[in-house]
Amino acid sequence: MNDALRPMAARPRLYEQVLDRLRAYVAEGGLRAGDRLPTERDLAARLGVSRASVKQAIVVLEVQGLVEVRHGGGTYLVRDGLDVAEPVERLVERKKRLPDVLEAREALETKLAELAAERRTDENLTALRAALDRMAEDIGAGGLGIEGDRLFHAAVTAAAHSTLLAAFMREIDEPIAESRTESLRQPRRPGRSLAQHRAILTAIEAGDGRGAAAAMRRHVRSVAKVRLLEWDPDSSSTGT
Amino acid sequence: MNDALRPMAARPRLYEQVLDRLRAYVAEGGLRAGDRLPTERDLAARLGVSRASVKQAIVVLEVQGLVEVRHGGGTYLVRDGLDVAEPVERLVERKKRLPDVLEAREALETKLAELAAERRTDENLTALRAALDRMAEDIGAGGLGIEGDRLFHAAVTAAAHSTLLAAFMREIDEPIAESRTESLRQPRRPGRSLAQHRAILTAIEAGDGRGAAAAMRRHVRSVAKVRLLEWDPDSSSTGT
DNA sequence: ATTGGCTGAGTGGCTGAGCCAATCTGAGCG
DNA sequence: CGCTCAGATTGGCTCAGCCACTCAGCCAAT
Repeated sequence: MNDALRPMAARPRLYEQVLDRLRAYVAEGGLRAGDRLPTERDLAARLGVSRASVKQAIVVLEVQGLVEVRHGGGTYLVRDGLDVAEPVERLVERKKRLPDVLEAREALETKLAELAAERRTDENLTALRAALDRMAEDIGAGGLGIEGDRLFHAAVTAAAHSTLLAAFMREIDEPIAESRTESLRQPRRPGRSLAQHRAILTAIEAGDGRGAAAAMRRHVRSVAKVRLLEWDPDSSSTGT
Repeated sequence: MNDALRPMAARPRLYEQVLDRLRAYVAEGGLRAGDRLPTERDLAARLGVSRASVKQAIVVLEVQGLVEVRHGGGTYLVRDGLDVAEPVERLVERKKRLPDVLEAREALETKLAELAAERRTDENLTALRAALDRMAEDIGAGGLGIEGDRLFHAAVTAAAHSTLLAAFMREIDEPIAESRTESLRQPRRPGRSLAQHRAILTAIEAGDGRGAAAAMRRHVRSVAKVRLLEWDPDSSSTGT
């Protein structure tokens, strides 16, 4: 899909421009925690925009915890700058260049599988089996088993009962979903993937943490391999 | 500075109330990704506030990526709800109850060590050795080697050259630092920790990914064990 | 039947003036 | 010197209005 003709960058938003100016102003002026920003009226006048727009920008800084607004007292910096710690999300965006994501996935899911083997409840096992059944059924009908695959990994994550690891997984959820689709499109891949899932489930059922971890590692690595063979650094993904 | 009684709900902020109402509205109405919110004028009228306040709330939702505003077209949900995915940060806060953090640490650092063995540059090796020297020196002088320990793990993370995994590590940095201090206070612990670090470094120097991963896993697990023995679920940590 | 341009209603973007409420400042008083 | 209190400052919020963009529907040209 030749997407040569751009998504047409959308950012007229005035408050975003105000935000940029404010960040620049604070950076250049070397303002530090506790320093006071100019008043809203002053900013509005100097930037040549309405106070409402300045206010919108300040509200953004406020919810990001970068600034403290005191009614009648002024607006003060909470930290030294106005830059937000680069959100993992954006990193994920840039690093959709999959290799990084797959490394992270291996690190997280290997441990998740181990924990799942040690902590799974009966409901967890039911969910895992249901996911596999669904995948098998779909593949039997000529499908790729994508939804079952997704459900299985989600069930493993749930069975590990680790909110922190689960939170990390959520952060790379989207790129993983994409890689899943491409991977399962490979010839004979759905069947092999199903077999690997069965191995993981068997280890989890047996309460074999090491085995589950090893099985999951093999699975994730084979996905990565398949995916990387197809990887063309020039073509970005097609969809939304 | 006795600020014991200070919190006193500081939230007159109108736009925050609007935010709450919007979230409630979306939750109750079961609105889903792609659904459209009422118009700004409509919301302002129904909530009995000005359009400017509604706008401020919508700007917040926009920067949080929960909503897409189309000029002239309306405001649409990006996800199913309006609730911010619980920020990892807050999770870390609550989960300073360490076990979860240590699980995550094992998952991440094991992989980081493996990658470090495969990708380390000469500078990375220099940094790793310097960290170890510092730790040895400090311990030799009767210290705990805390700073050297920190530097070593930071150097491993750097040597892995994975921005995503590094970002995850940053998110659990603080609780790890705390656990490090407590761990190294155990009798004979600094010396053993140093030996474990040496084993990790040796594997990384040799380019032995599996070995480095294994050595790191042993190290992290021994830290976890030591830490958990000390764990008293009733006493929260002292500090900030 | 399809395509492309046009129009009008609806909706978000932004402004400017203005009032209210919290805070700060300083002059004046005890 | 310290306290008080009124006026100045500054943020909170509203109102009314105009502009820009979108979308649906209509119509002419193809």
